[in-house]
Amino acid sequence: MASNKFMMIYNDLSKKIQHNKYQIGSCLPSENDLAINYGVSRETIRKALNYLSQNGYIQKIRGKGSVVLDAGRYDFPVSGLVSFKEVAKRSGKTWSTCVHELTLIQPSDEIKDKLRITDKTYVWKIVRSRIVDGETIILDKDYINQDIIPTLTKETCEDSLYQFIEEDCDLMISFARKEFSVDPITNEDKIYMTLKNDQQVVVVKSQVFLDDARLFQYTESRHRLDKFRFIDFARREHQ
Amino acid sequence: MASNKFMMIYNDLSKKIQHNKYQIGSCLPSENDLAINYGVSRETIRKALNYLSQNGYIQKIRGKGSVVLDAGRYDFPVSGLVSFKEVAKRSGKTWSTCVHELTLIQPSDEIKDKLRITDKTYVWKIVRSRIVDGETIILDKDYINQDIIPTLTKETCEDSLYQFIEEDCDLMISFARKEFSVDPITNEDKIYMTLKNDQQVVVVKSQVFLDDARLFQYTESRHRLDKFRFIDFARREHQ
DNA sequence: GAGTGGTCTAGACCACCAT
DNA sequence: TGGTGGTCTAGACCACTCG
Repeated sequence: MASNKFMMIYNDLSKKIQHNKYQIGSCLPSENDLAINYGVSRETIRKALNYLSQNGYIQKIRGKGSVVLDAGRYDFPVSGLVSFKEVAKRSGKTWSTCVHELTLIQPSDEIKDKLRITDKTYVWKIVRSRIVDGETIILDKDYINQDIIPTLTKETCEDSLYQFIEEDCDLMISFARKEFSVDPITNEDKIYMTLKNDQQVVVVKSQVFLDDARLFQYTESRHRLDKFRFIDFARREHQ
Repeated sequence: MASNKFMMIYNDLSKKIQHNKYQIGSCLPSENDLAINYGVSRETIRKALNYLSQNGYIQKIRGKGSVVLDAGRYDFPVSGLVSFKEVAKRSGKTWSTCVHELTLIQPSDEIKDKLRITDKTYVWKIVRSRIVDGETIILDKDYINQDIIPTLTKETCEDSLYQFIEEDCDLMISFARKEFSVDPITNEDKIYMTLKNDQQVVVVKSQVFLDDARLFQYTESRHRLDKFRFIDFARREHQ
């Protein structure tokens, strides 16, 4: 799959950690040993280990070694940049997507601002609800730059937009800026979501970028309060 | 401050990006040019650039260059691992902390589990509310392993716990596992927080670790819905 | 074809931890 | 004192973009 040495080593070590081949709290073999075992230079091992460290698999301690953590196994990883389909498939629950709207619009000033377009670019507007175990707990409103994604179908929106973009359009989704807040419910929420007596929803606003730093998508993802969960691994910055 | 070359270069470049010395959307000088300008090897430049990339300052594009993003300037960075005092000082608002409880307890089974202690270790319990612009919008409940932090005073808890731990105890806070959810309010919330008609609060549960991978703190941070905000920069994992 | 970033190497020196 | 991770180097080759 991965053609890089350090990525293959990362994948190998992360799997071994997940499968408890290395005990939690114990140390990995030293960098020099790993370099010999994998037949690569120490710097290549270090790249793999740094990646493990960033993703919460290990903690490197100078003079001692790389301690295995148990933080690498998030059962519901909303952290990162993952499509609903990818999350849903892993969750083991029954889920589906209902497309309420798929139109090509002239965007409002707010959407223009969020998508950073000034001229007369058209924008795909998609409204979808996500049904998990019989309840509609998420309402997604997507706005997508039509210059970048020229065509879209209802079937694509029902399946996986990200899969379509990456596999069929041959584009690479790369990074996002996300903002979480809790906002009052709207009429749209009442219509499309299975709300209880809630007066608020968790709103995640994302600007999503491609490989080449082009902004192609702005999304408002509205989650029912009791179904929202987000797990994060954070490292402290010491300046 | 930083003694590493790559960290000094990272700090220099990030400041220049924040001060618009490099235009958003334009490219940084090439890695070879930067290596010559800073008088270091290219690999050292690449370490600094990778750090910039991780923190959302730039996007590297093969064959073209490193494009400057405008995602690096979060006005309210709850993302990461930052103490309340550090966030509050940057926000420019008036704020204070009120310590309601500081006791040494024998922990419940739940707290033992969260702090991963099995024997008869004592635990500091701290209950603090955070007042911002006259309203109590956050309630923090901290549990701290007394084996690691032997002494604590009310004054320390009112000022900055993290500053005390890092500067006076000479320990290094390193990483955390955080879990966000929205939970129903408790009696404690009603007593200590300035709630409106809210029936829920945002709860952030954190396990915080030191440099040497020791878990020293478990925290439940309860935020009023309308005052909670979290900004994240996420990169997509491609396997 | 010239320039860019991506990967990898072999070797060096350092700071830290254990014993 | 020997082993660990942390930093840095000089050089090599590759894949990609652009004119």
